[in-house]
Amino acid sequence: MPYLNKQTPSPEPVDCRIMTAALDLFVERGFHNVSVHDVQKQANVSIGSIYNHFGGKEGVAKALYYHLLKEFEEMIEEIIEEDMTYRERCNKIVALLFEYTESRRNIIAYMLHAKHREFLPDEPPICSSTPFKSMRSIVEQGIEAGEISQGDPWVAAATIFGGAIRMIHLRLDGVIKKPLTSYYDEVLHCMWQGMSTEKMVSSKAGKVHSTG
Amino acid sequence: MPYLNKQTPSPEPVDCRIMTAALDLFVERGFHNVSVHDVQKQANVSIGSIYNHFGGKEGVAKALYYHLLKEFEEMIEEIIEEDMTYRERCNKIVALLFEYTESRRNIIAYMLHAKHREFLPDEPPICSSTPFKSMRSIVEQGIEAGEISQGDPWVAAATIFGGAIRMIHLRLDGVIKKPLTSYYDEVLHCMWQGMSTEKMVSSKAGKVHSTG
DNA sequence: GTCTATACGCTGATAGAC
DNA sequence: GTCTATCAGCGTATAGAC
Repeated sequence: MPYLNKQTPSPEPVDCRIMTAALDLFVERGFHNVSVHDVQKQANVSIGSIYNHFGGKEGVAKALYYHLLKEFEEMIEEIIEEDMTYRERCNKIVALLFEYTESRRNIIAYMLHAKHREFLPDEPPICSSTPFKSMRSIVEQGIEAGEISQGDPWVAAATIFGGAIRMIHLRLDGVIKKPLTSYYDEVLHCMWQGMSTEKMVSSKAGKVHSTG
Repeated sequence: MPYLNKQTPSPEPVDCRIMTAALDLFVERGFHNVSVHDVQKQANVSIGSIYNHFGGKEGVAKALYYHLLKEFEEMIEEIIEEDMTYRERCNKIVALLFEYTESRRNIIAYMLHAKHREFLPDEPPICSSTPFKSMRSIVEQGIEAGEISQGDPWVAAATIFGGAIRMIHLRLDGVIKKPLTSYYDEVLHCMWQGMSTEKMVSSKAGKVHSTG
């Protein structure tokens, strides 16, 4: 009997199994609706192991958070090191986020969607984490290089990535039914070109439409 | 002694006191980090009252959620009934959101920032609620009327409001230090004009290209 | 309707064998 | 390092007096 139990466990290391299980459960039910016992069961380990490796549920969440952030940051770094315009780098980041949202949904959901302040009170908010700083940095350099129109960096970054991030939220919430990748080209077009028709733009911020 | 206790309570009705207290606590600490006792204490009522009026903590959260959504929807309706272009309606909504973020922060934080699925599992996500549907509807009508450039309505709505919503999140997280209202004009400019410079694209701010 | 006191279940965490 | 058994505390919910 014990043999069966010894042989069924997956070959992955224990830490990895715990974090994978925790990721899935946290995303599906939310951190506070998951107990240590749930993680233990799903990961096929004992409670003791979880406390040994991570010191508790919060420790798992923390380790998982930083692990994913680091992976994300490394991918951003790769993009930065490539020989591209700043604008192309922004596009590449959006592509990356869209692809991950489809293929590894829970990773994106945990990083972007979760309210970490609720269970990791001491951690800075996700928007001030390294990868997001890097994204804003790309935008700032793009402005300096004249590739991106002049203006406040916060507004610029929010405008450029805001639409894409909004699409991701809608997709994660199940409101958008089609894969994000099918929207990629149009999202890029909109974020650089804006939403104005010639009709509206040519008459600027004044009263328009009255003449019809 | 009991007289002092009977006289200190505020003149507001009990339901209102409970919801106000709950709103502040939920936003500050997160739903799961607030107990019924916390709400009871802050609202100066007894636990019994909370269960009598709302049936429990989740009931308070639910009532509060729908109350705020309804208020928000009513303001959107007002904007819709005014005589404006669809584009101006979008601008007005952004102005409304920015002002509320500054003057009544917790309301916006609870509506936009909270993960309702975690504590209201049966409710549809915020993005599919009536006010958000109304916002998308305005965008769709703007496209039909030729005020907003042709394209997928989801992408259009995400592009138009995504930047503003992103700014709100950054502000709520304390990353942006200045009041959002000071960014209003620039955000509007960006969301309609896009972020491209002449260098990168053939179109230009203020005067549009004619290359088809 | 409002309140207090109490009961019960769950969850996080530990101790100690292997 | 891994596991099981167990504890202590908290938080929800109820019962019953006023």
